Order: sequence, then C-alpha cells, then structure tokens
Amino acid sequence: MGTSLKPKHSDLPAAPRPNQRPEPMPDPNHADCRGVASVLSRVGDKWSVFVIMMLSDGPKRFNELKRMINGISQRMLTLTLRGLERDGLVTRTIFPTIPPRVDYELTDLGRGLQQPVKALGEWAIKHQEQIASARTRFDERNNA
Amino acid sequence: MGTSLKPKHSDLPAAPRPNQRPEPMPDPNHADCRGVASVLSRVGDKWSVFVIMMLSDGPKRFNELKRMINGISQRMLTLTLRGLERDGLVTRTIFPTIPPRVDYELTDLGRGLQQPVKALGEWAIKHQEQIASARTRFDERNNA
DNA sequence: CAGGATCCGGGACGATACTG
DNA sequence: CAGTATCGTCCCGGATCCTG
Repeated sequence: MGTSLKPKHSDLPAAPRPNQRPEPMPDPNHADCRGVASVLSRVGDKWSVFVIMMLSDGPKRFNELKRMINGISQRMLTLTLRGLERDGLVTRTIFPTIPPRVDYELTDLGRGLQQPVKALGEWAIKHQEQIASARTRFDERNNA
Repeated sequence: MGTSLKPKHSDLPAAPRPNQRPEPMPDPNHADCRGVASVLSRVGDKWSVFVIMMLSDGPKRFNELKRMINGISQRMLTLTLRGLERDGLVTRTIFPTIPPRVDYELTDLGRGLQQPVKALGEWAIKHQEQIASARTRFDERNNA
C-alpha cells in the first residue's frame, strides 16, 4: 500500500494516517501507481486541502487553524496535520512556552503541491455549474 | 454536500454516489467551496481516477474496464461509473443487443478534467520519492 | 493551549447470489 | 454481459473527557 502502517485492525491512537486499504493494485503499466494514488488521496481529503489552503499565507497555530476551518474536530485536525507532516508537506514547530505554542507551516514541497491543486480548483470552479446541472438532470430523470 | 442525494441514512440501492458526509462547511471566503470540494473528492477517489484514465483512449465496455482495473469489485465499478455519469464526465450508451452491451466514454467535460488530473499525477510522480522518504523518516523517528 | 484516550454510530466497500 | 439485492465487516470520523 504505501501510506498506512496497518496496526492490524484496531484504532491505533496516533496513527500517522489511518487511510487507505490493503491496496489491490489496479495493475497499471507504471508501478508508480500506488504512490500516485496515495498522493491523490491526500488531495481528495477535504481537510488536508483546506489546511494547505489556510497555510498559504504563513504559519498558523493549532487552534487558529481549528477556528479558520470551522467544522473540523480537533481529532481530525490533529490527524490531518500529522498526515501532512508525515508526508513532508508541513512542518511542526514547538515553542516550549507556557502555555505551549505550536506552529504549522508549509514546506517547499507543500507549497509546490498547491499549484496543481489550485489548477484543479480553478477547473472545478469554472465547471461547477456544468457539473451541478448535469447532476440535477441525472437525478431528475432517474427517480420516481 | 452536493454530490450525494442523502437518502436519509440507509443504503439506497442505486445511489448515484454513496460518498461524502453532511458537509459542515469550513466557512471559506468563497461559497464555491462545496462544489470544489466535491470535485476534489472525485479526484481523490482512486477508482474514479483510474476509470477516467482507462477511458483516455476511446470507449470501453463494462467488463473490459473491470478487467483493466483489476482489483475493483463490480459493485464499486458500477457505483463509480454512475457517479461519473451523474457528474457528466462520462456517457453511458446501451446497445440493446443480446447479450447486452454498454459502452462508457468520456465526455468533453471528462476529457477536460484529465488535464489538471494529469498535472497532479505528474507532480505526484516527480515527488513521490521525497514523500516516501519523508514518510519513512517520520515513521522511524516516531515509534518505540 | 495543544493534543492524547475512548467510546461509538454510520457509511464505504467487498463477497456472494440472483436477474433480464 | 451488465448489472441489482443483500449481508457483513471495517474503519472513518465526531463527541467527550482528560493531561502536560
């Protein structure tokens, strides 16, 4: 698989990323497939994307992010940040002050990822109406 | 959220897309957020991406896709194709022959989506080593 | 303030069996 | 061949309580 650690079955507390399954491997021409898929999963993860977006303009603190994203639980924020940190997309800097302070910041890699993601986001914005109407049409023509 | 139909709670049989949750809305500046997020989810969905890839070079039949993707269950293939069809990314053409034959083909919209997706894929390939090593480093430095 | 530990429901997904 | 129906499992993710 590539991403997860497979703690066997249970709910490993601080799991770096409880994502992905055993990964049956779609048998592609390129063996890169798995790695690519795991990156795509990152992008498909709503929270990860939002966090990356919020970090666009400089480092942020934990609760700062939590407030900005509004709707994320602290559990998911922690998990998401751990995942991003694990992939080398964000850095986590601890200030041993009291009360404690932790800053999260995009790495160069993370900033690099922003570009293709934004491209996709712009495509999404540009075509969201087409998609929305396609959906309603499909739904209408397809229920009693 | 924009993608699903919310059959209330149960497992609606032919649900266009049993994906996504109630969508707490991350309170972004742009209201586009939801629509964009749903598109990103599409891309994050491994199967959807693979199907789109396999359809790059012309229309394919159901079992043809199933064999090409190898590892996908017919259930997920059906669900995935329905989702893509619903979003107007692929078309479904039925030939009332016997035995039945159904062709799936990318729409212009679907082909358009390929480009940003490929951009992302290329980024992923280009940096997968960085990410992989970041992961192992993270994992090593972080377990007893 | 930043996050670990736990409990728990619901939905995603696979496997199997059946149909037009 | 191209699906649909049903069942069961797993695990994602929210809510809550606790700590340094």
